[in-house]
Amino acid sequence: MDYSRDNMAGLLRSHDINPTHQRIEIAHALFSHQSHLSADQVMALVNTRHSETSKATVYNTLKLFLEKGLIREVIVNPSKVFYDPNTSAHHHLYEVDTGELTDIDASQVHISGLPALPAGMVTEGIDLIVRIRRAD
Amino acid sequence: MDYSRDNMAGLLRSHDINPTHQRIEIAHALFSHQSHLSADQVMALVNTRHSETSKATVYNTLKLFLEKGLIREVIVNPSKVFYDPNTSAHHHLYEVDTGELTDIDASQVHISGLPALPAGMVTEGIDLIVRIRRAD
DNA sequence: CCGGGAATTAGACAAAGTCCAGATTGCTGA
DNA sequence: TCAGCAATCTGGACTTTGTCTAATTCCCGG
Repeated sequence: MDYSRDNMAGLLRSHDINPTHQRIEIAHALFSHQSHLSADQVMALVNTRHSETSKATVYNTLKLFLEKGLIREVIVNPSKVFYDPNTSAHHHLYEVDTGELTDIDASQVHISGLPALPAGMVTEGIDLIVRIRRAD
Repeated sequence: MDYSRDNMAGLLRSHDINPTHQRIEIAHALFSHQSHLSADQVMALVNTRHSETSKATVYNTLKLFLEKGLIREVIVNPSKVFYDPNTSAHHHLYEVDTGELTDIDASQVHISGLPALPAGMVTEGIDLIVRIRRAD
């Protein structure tokens, strides 16, 4: 995959997002890294050379990407949300001690026996998190 | 089940927790309610009559209960942790719009095909969260 | 070049949770 | 009963993540 800044513009447009300079930088940080980043990590990456993007813009942009389905949110740790550029169906392995988060491909995993949803409700997503730690 | 304050003392002792007045009140709030409460909801319940228990104690006690396996933590919303007095295997249904959290009995649900854990790691728990919302 | 809507910004603010040093509690042994 | 002592509790300052707002800047069509 090519996650160059040039290609980010097209990716943003294809998700109905106006590609501005800051948005391209943020998308580039997320996609070229291909890992789970928190808002402050994104901010640090985007502002490594010189301060270019404000905190408000980082938060606004992540929220926008989320709404437009460009990225996913992973909630495993109450104190920090992670953003995941991988939007294909997958689950997560969470190392409790280190905070490390790894993807689990969903194609191998089967979940059966879930009860029917209450009337008028639709599923927005199923999050499966396997919490692991080093054996004592 | 009897979740009277008198019985809470025994429950605490059986989990190796010194039953103090504040701890009994907090346990009573959680267990008699039998629902998913956040720290500030617990604090409000415990201090309805008159202010009896400080914020620090509520947080310390919830953390203690968690370590001792008396309650579980449910992380669905980045801004607030819920505490669950039901520690038997079960999953959660989360209504995104209202924040309502419902239990799913785990005995009906089967999860298969999870990959082997990295060497030297053990599973601490598996959290399955089904996020739902009202159909548009 | 100009007007205007979209985007960005700094910084004040809010809320959840942590931390600490001092006060209280409630045993224990004499 | 009481002093001593460890465990517990407390208020309040503090930290961190994230939100809000009002003012500015950017960019595009005309």
